[in-house]
Amino acid sequence: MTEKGTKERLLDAAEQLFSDQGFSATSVRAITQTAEVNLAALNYHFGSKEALIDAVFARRIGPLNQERLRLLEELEQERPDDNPTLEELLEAFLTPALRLSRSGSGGEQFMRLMGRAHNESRDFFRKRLAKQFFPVFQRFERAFHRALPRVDSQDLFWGIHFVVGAMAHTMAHSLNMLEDIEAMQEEDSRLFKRIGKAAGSEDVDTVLARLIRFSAAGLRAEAAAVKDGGVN
Amino acid sequence: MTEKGTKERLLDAAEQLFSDQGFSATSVRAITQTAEVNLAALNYHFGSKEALIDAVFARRIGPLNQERLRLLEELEQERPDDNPTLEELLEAFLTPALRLSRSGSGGEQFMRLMGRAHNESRDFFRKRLAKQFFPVFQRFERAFHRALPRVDSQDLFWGIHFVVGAMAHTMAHSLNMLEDIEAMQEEDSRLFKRIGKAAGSEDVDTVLARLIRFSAAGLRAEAAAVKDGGVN
DNA sequence: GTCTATAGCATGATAGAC
DNA sequence: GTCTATCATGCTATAGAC
Repeated sequence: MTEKGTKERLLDAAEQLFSDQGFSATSVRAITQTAEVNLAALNYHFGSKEALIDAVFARRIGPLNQERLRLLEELEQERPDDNPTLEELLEAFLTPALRLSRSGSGGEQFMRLMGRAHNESRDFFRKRLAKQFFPVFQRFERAFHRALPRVDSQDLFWGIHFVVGAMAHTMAHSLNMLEDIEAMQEEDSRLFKRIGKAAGSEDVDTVLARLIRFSAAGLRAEAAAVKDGGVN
Repeated sequence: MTEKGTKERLLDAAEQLFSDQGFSATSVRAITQTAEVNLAALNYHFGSKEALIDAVFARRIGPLNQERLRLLEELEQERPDDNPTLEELLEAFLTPALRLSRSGSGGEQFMRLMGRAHNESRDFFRKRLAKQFFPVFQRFERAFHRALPRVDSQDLFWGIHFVVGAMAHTMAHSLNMLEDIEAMQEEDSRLFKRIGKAAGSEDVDTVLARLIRFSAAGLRAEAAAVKDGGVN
């Protein structure tokens, strides 16, 4: 591999700046300067800032979806006779997202960007992302249903919603958690800082194990509530 | 109550636009036009756009913190002899946030804004918000510790992290969930649309009950994992 | 306190030479 | 494909009349 091409340099720079500052706060000038390419190159290669935003997501979401589906299919083919466990399904769903931080250059940036994007309110982004994730989401939803056969569809819907929230929050913050804690200065929070520092230093797989355990218990509780007489 | 003053009109307009478009995408012109006040009024009353952003948060976060602490102290004073249950603590923590949607005009907007703010990556906002929430967070952390006496501090830290993520995601999306589902057009997702519609139509208290149940189970699972030999 | 007008600058996009 | 130069517009903030 020689040097990166202009297009890739632009995508990398945009990814980094978007995850630090957001989309509208990031100017095309800042992107081209960071990428060390000419201002006009952005419009030449992508047509517009908006199209560049799309390209930034497209580059990563495709592989993410594929990896999630690959892990799911692997589970289903390994033991065709019985269903994957809840924990196995959560692992297939959550691992590719949290491991984005390891997916080579810029992966960490994109993980943060992705975490924020999940909580994006603007119609424009929300609808675009929903469209990208929907098929995979639906596929997993059916698998979860088989792993929790007595769960009510509505309960499962909300349960997955909570899982995605916990995942997105973790993706958005797991990297800057440490620096935030370091920056604290309150006198009476030395214990808290010590705990937070230890928690923020855990590696991806440890946090992943925590998130899987937390989510599985939460989903089972939602599922169990039905049998006890429903949610109301 | 006669008509709202200029300052309040500006705060309301800013809250609405920020929650729809984000901070940098919202211009002071758009704010003053929506508020139907003069362009210069914003700088006269708040000094700058940035100071207005602070004011938007300050107006709501104070009461939110107070309400959380009030509910917590109520629990502790009602039965001074034994600790509140995990569910009671979660209720005290989560209710004021999710009920923002009912806190009069603009409350729904602010709830969305708040949900997004929790996942904000920009240093500027992240540090400001962390500072605002930290004392209350720490107070609840100690209370959770008493409700889960054998839990490891680090486990609890991550557990609360996941709870906050699920909460923020719910705050950011509970309002536009229905409209998103309506907008779907895939042919083969009629069942999904039906489920999503039913889930999205649930009222705040039903969702709150779900979130409390989910979170309590998740936290207990994190706590139990220690007794079984730790997380690694 | 409220308004108009505008300064001073950054923005996204493009035309046209090379 | 890459560059410079520039357009048209939008931005935050402020000066100064009322």
